[in-house]
Amino acid sequence: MRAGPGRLSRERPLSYMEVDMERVLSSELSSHAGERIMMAGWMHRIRRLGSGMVFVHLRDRGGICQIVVEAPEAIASIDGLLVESVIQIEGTVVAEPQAVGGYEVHDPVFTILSPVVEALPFPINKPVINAHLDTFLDHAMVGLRAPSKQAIFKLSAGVQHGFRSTLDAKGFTEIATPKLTGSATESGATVFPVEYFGKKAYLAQSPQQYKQMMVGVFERVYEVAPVFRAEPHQTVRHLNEYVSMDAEMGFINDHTTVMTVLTDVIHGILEYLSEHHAKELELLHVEMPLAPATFPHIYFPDAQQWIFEHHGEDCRGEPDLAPQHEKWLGEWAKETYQSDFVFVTGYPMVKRPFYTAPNPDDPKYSNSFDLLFRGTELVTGGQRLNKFDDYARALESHGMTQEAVAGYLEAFRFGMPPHGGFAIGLERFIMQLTGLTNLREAALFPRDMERLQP
RNA sequence: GGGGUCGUGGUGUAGCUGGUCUAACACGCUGGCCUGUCACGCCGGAGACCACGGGUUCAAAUCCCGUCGAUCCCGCCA
Repeated sequence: MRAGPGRLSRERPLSYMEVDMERVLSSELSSHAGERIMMAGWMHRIRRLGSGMVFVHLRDRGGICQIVVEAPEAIASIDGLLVESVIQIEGTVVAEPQAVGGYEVHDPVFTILSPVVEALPFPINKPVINAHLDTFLDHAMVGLRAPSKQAIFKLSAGVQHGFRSTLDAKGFTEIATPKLTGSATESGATVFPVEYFGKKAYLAQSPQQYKQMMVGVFERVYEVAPVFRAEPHQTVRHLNEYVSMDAEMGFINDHTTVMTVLTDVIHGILEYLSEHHAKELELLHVEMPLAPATFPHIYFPDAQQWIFEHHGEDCRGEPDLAPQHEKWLGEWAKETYQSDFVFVTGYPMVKRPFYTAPNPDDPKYSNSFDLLFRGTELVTGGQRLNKFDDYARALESHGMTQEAVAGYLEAFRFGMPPHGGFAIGLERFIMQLTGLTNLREAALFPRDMERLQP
C-alpha cells in the first residue's frame, strides 16, 4: 500500500474516514506487526546516535512510539528538525523486545507536514516540566502537549463524562443556559459587567436561577458550563472563570435527597475514571479517593463545636468555616470514617443566598450543605424555596425587589415542586483528585486577576 | 481589599554575612564522536551587562529606597 495525503488529495476529495482508516496510532502497533503502515504525529523526541542511526519518538493521540531511522536518505530528510515538528511516515511495524511496548517502526519514509526549527520555550518531553506556573501558562499552547499535562485534561474530560452519564441514567436532561444576563442578582458574588448593545449586561456567575426554572420544565436538569466570578481573590484554589457542573431536581424530601444523588454522582465519576482512564491515573500517580457508600456528614454547629474541642479554636457562632477548619474536618472524616469526602450540613441562613430553604426545625440554619473533598470545598448544594410567598419574604429580608427577578419568580407563581441541587467545581475536583498544588494547573487557559492571555 | 515572599542566559536553580563573579550548575540550543537509544553517554561552543530606576560605598547580582512583574496567605467562594 502506498498511502499518503498527496495521492489521496490529488485524486479525489479527502474524507476523514479514509484518513482514519489508513492512519495507525502508536497505541495500535501490536495489531499491525509486519505491516507497512502510515502514521502521523509530532516528533516528541529525537535521538541522533552518530551518523548511522536516529531514534524518533512519535507522539500522536494514542501515545508515543519509536521509529528507527537507519537509511542515510531518511536520516537526511529529517536533518535539522527539532522536536514538535509534525511528520507523517510510512514504515514497517516490527516486534522488538528492546522497544518500550514491544513494537517499533522501521524503514520509515518521512513527509514533513510542519517543520520546527526553533527551540521550545522549555522542554516538554521530560518526566517533569521544569517551568514556573507563570512561565508554563504563558506557553500553555505548547506546554499542554506534555503527556503529563495532557493526562490532567483527559481526566477532566472523564470527570465530565462520568457526571453526565450518571445523571443521564437518573432521568436528568442536559440544558444550556445563557451566560449573558440582564441583571446582577444572586448571592454576594460579584459579577463582570459587559457592554451589550448599549445596555448593561453581566456574565453569569451561576446558572442557579435558570436551572431552578428548568426544574419546572424537566424536573431534573444538569449543565456543565463556565461561570464567572469577579471576586478579587488570589489563591491557589480560585479562578475568575471556572467550569461548574450543576444539577437541580424536583420532588425531593429535603436536602438529604440531593446529598444522596450527589453521592451517586461522585461514585459514578470515580467509577468512570477507573474504567476509562487508568492510564492517566497511573501516569499522574493518582491515589483514588476513599469514597464509602455513604459519606460522613456533620451539622454545621456540631462541626464548630468539634473544632473547638479538638483543635482549640473557638469559631462557634461564626457564620462560616475557614479553610483551616475544612482541612481539619477532612482529616477527621478520613481517620474516623475512611472517607475523603465529608458533608457539612446546615450552614447558617445568614450566609446563604435568598433562595435557600431553612431547616424547618432550626430556622437559623439552612437545609443546605457543602461537600468537602480532601479538606477543600468541592460542592455547594441544598434545598431551595419553592413557594412564591416564601420567595417574596426572602427577597424582602435580603433587601431585594421582586422586579429584579421577575422572570425567575414567575416560575414559582405557577407551580414549582420542592427541589434542590448542587454545583461541583470541575477544576477543584481535578486538583484534589490529582494532588495539584494550584487550581490553575487544572484549567487549560486559566483566568485570574492578572491573566487574560493566552 | 489587607499582609508576606520572590525577580540571575530560552527554562529551572546556585551565588546574595559586598571584592578572586571576567557570574556557576542542570535542561534546552549548537559543533564533533558513538548502529539500540528511550530523562542515552562523552568532548567542545554560543547564550545573562544579574527585572527596571535611583541611592550607599574605593567597590553592588549581593546593602537601602522606589517602580514594575510574579507568587503565596487571609477575606470571599466552587
